[in-house]
Formats: sequence, C-alpha cells, structure tokens
Amino acid sequence: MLVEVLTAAGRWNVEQPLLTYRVPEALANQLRPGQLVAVPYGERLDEGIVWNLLEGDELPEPLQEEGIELRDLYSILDPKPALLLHQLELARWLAEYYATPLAHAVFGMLTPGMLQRSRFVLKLSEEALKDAVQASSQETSLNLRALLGLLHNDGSLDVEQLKKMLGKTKAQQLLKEIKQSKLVVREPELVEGKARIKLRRNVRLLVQGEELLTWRELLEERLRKAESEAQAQSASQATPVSTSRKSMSKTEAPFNPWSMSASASATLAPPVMSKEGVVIQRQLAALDLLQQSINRGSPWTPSALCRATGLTPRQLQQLEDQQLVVVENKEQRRDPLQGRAIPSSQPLQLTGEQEAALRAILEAVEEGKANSVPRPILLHGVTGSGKTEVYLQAMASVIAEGKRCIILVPEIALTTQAVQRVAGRFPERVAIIHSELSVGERYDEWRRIRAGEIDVVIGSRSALFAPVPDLGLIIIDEEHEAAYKQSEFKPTYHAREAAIKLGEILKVPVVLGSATPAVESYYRAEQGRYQLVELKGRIGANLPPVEIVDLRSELRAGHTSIISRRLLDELGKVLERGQQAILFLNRRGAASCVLCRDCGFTALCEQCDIPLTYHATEHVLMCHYCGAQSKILHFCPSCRSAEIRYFGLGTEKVQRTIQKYFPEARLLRWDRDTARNRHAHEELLDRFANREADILIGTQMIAKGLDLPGVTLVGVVSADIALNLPDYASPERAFMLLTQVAGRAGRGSEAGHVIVQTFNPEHFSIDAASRHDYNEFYRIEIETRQRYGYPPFRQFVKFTYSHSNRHRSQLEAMKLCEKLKGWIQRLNLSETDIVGPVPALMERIRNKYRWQMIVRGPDLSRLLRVVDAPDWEIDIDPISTL
DNA sequence: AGCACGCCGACT
DNA sequence: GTCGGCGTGCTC
Repeated sequence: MLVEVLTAAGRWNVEQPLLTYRVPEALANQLRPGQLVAVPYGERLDEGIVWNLLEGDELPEPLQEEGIELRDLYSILDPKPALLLHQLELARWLAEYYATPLAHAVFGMLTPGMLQRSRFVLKLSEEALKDAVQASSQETSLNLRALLGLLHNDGSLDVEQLKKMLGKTKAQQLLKEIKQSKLVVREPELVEGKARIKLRRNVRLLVQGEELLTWRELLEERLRKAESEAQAQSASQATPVSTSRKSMSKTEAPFNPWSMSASASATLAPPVMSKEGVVIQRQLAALDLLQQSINRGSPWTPSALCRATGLTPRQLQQLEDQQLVVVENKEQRRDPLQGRAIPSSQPLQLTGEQEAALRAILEAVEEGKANSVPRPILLHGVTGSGKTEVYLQAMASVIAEGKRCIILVPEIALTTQAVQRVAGRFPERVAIIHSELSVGERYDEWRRIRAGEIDVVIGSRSALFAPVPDLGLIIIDEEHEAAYKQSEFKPTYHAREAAIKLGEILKVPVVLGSATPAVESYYRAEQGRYQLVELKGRIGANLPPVEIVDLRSELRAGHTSIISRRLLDELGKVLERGQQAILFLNRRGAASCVLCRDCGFTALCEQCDIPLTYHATEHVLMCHYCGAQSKILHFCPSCRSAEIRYFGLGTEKVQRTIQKYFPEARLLRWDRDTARNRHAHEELLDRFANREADILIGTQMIAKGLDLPGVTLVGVVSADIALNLPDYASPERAFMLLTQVAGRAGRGSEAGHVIVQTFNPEHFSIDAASRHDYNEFYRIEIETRQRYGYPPFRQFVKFTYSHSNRHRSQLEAMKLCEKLKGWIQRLNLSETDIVGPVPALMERIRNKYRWQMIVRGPDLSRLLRVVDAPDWEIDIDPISTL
C-alpha cells in the first residue's frame, strides 16, 4: 500500500504538494485520512497529514518516469485523525478559491503548537559502541573525544545543545569531523510542539466497599497490636522518643511496613504513640480522605495527600506496594472559563418575529436532512431585536437531534457577554476557541471537540476549523465584521465564505446574523441566494435619538475646539447627574485626508471617487487606489476658502481637551495603547462598569458588544475619519461604526442620547445612520458600487509586494503588472483590469516598502489559476483596498 | 575570528 | 519551508 502525505514541503512545492510513501505492513490497516504521521524527508523527519491511501504498490506514473525510489512511512503520530473528512474537503476549496498552497490551508486548520519540529541528535555509532577502546585510540580531535565521552554517559546529545556548548563555528567543525569519523551518527527526531496534554499526579483508591472495610480492619488490628507491644516494651525500658525524620526512614524496612520488627518499635514509648502506630494511623487517614474525595470528584495529588496526613512519600509508596492505592498520571483540563461564574440561562418566550426566524432555520435543517443544500439565512435584526435568543433556541433544537453547532463571533475577547450567554444555556457542553487562549487551553478545547464531548463551539473565525463531528448548524454573528477576514497570513480566507462552503459540503444551514449586514450579503439576499429573515422590533428600549453636530457651523461661530459646544454641554449634564458617557474616535486612519473646514469639501480622485491622501514627503495629493497624483490645494475648489487642512486626530488629544474643560471628571482611555491583551480589556471594562470613571474615550474597539447601563451619552468625536479613508468600502464601514456606537447608548433605564460630530452632515452614511435606516444606506451604497464596478459587482484581488529596497518593490510591482496584463489578454477576460501599481497606504512597515495593485473583474478564478507570483501576497476579496 | 545575512540547491 | 554550504560584510 502507498500513502499520499501532505507535509511542510507542500507549502512551497505547489506543483506537487503531495508526497508518496510506502506503507509498512504493520501500519497498513491503521492508516486513515486526516491522521498526523511522521515521514522521512531528506535527512530529517517531517510531520504530515495523510491525504489519500493508494491500493497496490504501483508507483504513480510521473514518479516512475523520474525514477524515484519511494521511502517508507515512519510512524503514525496519533491514531485519531486530526482533521475530519469534511475538513479535508473544505481545505481543498480554501486552497483553490484563495489561491493558497494546499498545505497552508490544511495546516492552518490545526490548533497552534500541535506540529512537531524536526531536530537532530548525536549518538554513538554501532562501531563505536562495539569497540569503545579502539574508537578512543583513533586519531580524533580533543572536542570529538570529549563528545564521545559525553555520549557514553548520556546516550545522545541534541545538535542545538552542541552549538550552545561550543559556539557555532566550533560546533560546525566538529560536525564535519563527525561525518568522516564514523564513530558518531546523526539521527533525526521529532520534538513535540508546545501544545501538550497537561498531566497531574493523582492518588486513586484501588479497593472499595467490602474490600476496603476488610483492609481497614486489618490496619486497625495492626495498630492495636503495635500499640500493645510498644506499651509492653516501654514498661521494661523507658526510652525517650527522639527519632528524627531521617533516622526514621533509615530504620524502616523499605517495602514491608507491616512486618516491622519489634526492636524497631521498641525505641518508642507512651504516652506518644509508637512509630509504627503513627504510620498506620496516617495511612488510615489517607484512606479516609481518598474515599471522601471519590464522592467529591476532586482527587488528591500525592504531595497534597502527604501534607494533609503527615505521610512521607515513602510511606505512601508502601500503600501503593500493597495495591491499596495507585499513583497515576491523569490529564488536567485547562478550562478557559475556569473561575468564571456563569449564570445559567433559560429559554425566553419568543416574539412572533423570532418564532418565524427560528422556524426558517429549522426548516433549513430539515431541507439538509432531505439531502439538498439549504440556502444560507441572512438574519437581519436591529440591535436588541433578540437575535441571540433565536440562535440559542435553534442550537438547542439541533442538539436535541444529536447534532452539534459552531457559532462564530468577531473578536471574542471583547464579546464575553455573548460567550457567557451561550455557556450558560448549554452548561459543560460548550468549547471556546480563539487566538487569545493559551496554546494549552486551545489544545484541550480542541481535543474535547474532536472527542465529541461538546455540543457547541463558540469562537472567532478559526473556530470554524474545529474538528466537530456531526455538525448540524453554523451561525455567524455580526457577519459584516471585518474581523472574519484573515488577510495578514496564510491561508487568507473569509470565515463567512468558508462557512457557507462548509454548509454546502455538509448540507447544513448557515445563519448570518447582523443589524447592519455587509453590502455583499444583503445583495445576495436580494438576489435570492440567501434567505432573508428580518427582525424589526427592538425588545425593551427604543433606539436612542442621534443628533448631528455640524462642525462647519461650529467653526463659523468661532468655536475651534475639537469638541463642539453641544457635546460639551451634554457632557456637563451627564457629569452633573453622575451618569456616564463614552467618547468615540475612529483613529484608525493614520494617513490624513484633505478637508475644507468651511464647507466640508473633501478632495476626491476624479476616476475613483475616493478621498485623496496628502503625502508630506513628496508634497502631493495621491489616490491610493489608482495612483493618480495631483497638486496640493491651497484653496478649497468648492468655496474658495483657505481653510483647507489635512485632518488627523487621536484619542490622546481628545483626552487632553476634555480634561481641560472638565478638570474634575475622571477619564479612562481605551485603545490599543492602553489595552494590549485580553486581561487589560477586561480590567478597563470592569473599572468603567464599576463607575470608577465618568467618561470613556476610545477607538472602535469600544463600539462592540458593550452593554453598560450607566451610559446615557455617546459622542462620536469625528465621523469623518472613517468616512474619508481612501477605500471603496469607507461609507459602509462608517455606517456600521456609527450604528454600532449609537447602540451603546441608553441600554439601562435612563434614556440615551447620541451626538455625532462631522464636517459632512449631508453624507448619506451619516444621515442614514442617524435615522437607524439600513435600507436607505444600502439603496444608495449598492448603486455606487454598481456604477464604479466595486464588489459585489466585480471581484477584487489585491497583490502586495514587500521588500527592504523601495526601488526593488516598485520594480517587481511593475513587472508583475505587465505579466498580469498578458495573462488577462491570453485568457480573454472581459471587463478585467488592473488598478495600480501604487505604494501601499502605509508604504513602509517594519522597514519594508510595500507596493500593491488591484485586479478587478467579474470572475478572476481562471486568472488566479495561471498566476505565478512567488513572494507576492495575494489577497482574494480584500476587505479593503488600503 | 565570530557572526549575521543572503543566495542556491536538495528534498517523495 | 527548512536545512546545509558558501560567500560577503560588519564589529570586538
């Protein structure tokens, strides 16, 4: 039998990603697709995934021609497959659609730290072992002789260790000498990754019931006997007790405490109990504690048991030798929710709309059971319309039929509330997967999922790749979120698209939930590719009123501060009433846009309708979308004002300004500078929730999922920054951001109020968001997209090249551009063109200059199949063109 | 000298 | 992708 294995080699060898090996007789009937195996590759051992089993020993033809001699599969690393069959199929699709080597797609699905690394160890050769004397007398360097000695003692030595011991150069020399000497051999070895099972030593009681009682009686009998003997002895010679711990262990017979000689116990005297008696008593106590712990389910570690009873490890060992107890290694699960109080949550009464949504999902489940692929369901529900309850009841229903669910949430670290609700509804049956878990936590959750011990996986995008058997439902909450797109490393993919593909493979419904669906999603629903289900009513409070403050009139009135008089006024009232406020600033655009402070005019590219970016170094305006340059503006072309400025603003500046106006107010800043990890987020949130601050100032990360009843005012310091990013999707992102931020106000009993500051009060995104009108926003946006050929009307693919040499980067970009043009022409692709190449918005990142171009066309899959661009980053359906 | 880089070719 | 082998160029 032969086996096709996908190894790390597949990451670069895109032509032939699979390697073929012979299967040794002994392993033949244990091999399954998806298993992790070790294979020899060159001089080392590599880890791979079993992709395919081939009957017979015939070499595949292309290999025959090359005259390749197949090698043997080395071993099976884990009999349980690491990837299920449907995951292999999904990986194949990911690789194809996202133009990623198959190995990236497959290894990207594994939990981090799982892969083993190859290393080399040095060992004495057979020759050297046989004839040690002759070996040492041969002509060898001092270092080699030292190494031989070391290997004689220790057996083996890691090459890395050798390098540390001798330094690189000397180690190199020695390794060369080793190659010729035939005394030392170099062998490959696989080292476990960082993801490992955590073991805990446990003492387990081996006897129970009647048997335990019998043992107890026996021990008690011995205790009485020992005591009476000791007393008899002490009556004749009263020796004081002075046995130290050390002398005790010396006098004890090592393995048979029960037959302790009379002379040993003779040294003890009453009223203190005899030595033997003490030991027996402690052992009895240990048996009691162990028995109690069986019921409580919290086992004893050997050391804790010794501490609790006074037993020495040796004495515990004696219990073990008697086969009364056993000390064993037991797995200890690392639980991400450990120490969290999770209130149990009960199903709520559904409204009519929720009921209908639930029915639609369950009908789709039935459709899948009838072996047809159900349409994905777009659940469009305003904030607070109760989408989560619909998810929970749909999941409960699927679970009741023996199936399992995946629910994706964006940036899980910030959505602990959603996690708690799910975990509270399905206690003990929920696994959590996201990147801020420790490698160990993630590995434990992953294995619980694979073993079928859980019903619901909740997590960020990568949770989609959890090995869930019998998957019955996939839910993507806040489906419009950009966090679902992985573009920074391979495999690049959008979790929403991958989920839909997975739903297709398994014939399982995919539910996309959002208050502000992605334009692409809503378009697909309009086209009938998704089933649209709407939840219109908001449960509880009404949506808060949104007030737009026109910053142009502020300036005209002579108020030049970044905080308008209206906002200052309202902030003052909030502070007076002892309530809380959130000030929000989307600072994400590091580059600045050009803006007229009098009329709100923004300089746009004539061909792209995208804001121009001011380049301070070259002193020009540039379109980062098509590369067109224009001269800088001294006067506003629209109103002739000289108040034309580049606009840049940060949270720090807002903080300083607010503090100036309200010296007494307690401010809290929340952005990537002040909150670097999950714990910092939670801590800041807790402090604000506990009313340790009055005003929270933050970037978009505060816009998501916060439920803070004390907040009655939300201020958006500038809606313009989001709006003016040079990207086709800016209006969409601005709308979503404003809608989300607005949803943060008035979640408690007090009425909420939102103030949005802008130089562009007429912009449809701001206008629609202020009226909470998604449909209005969508209507205008989809028209623009169609007019300019933006997604979803044409597909985008972004090509990025990074190099430390700016010139080289530009040159490569121009070379690839020419090649792409050739391919497009040869394939005769209509309506397909290239925008760029241009320097990336942030051209220099970590000392690398980045150039990029965007290819757009109705369908680029044929082009991507022929594109040969190693060293290029290729982002299919980029979330932004920046 | 000691080492950090970058380049090349090999690998079933 | 990762390793070894080899050259260049920098620093104590």
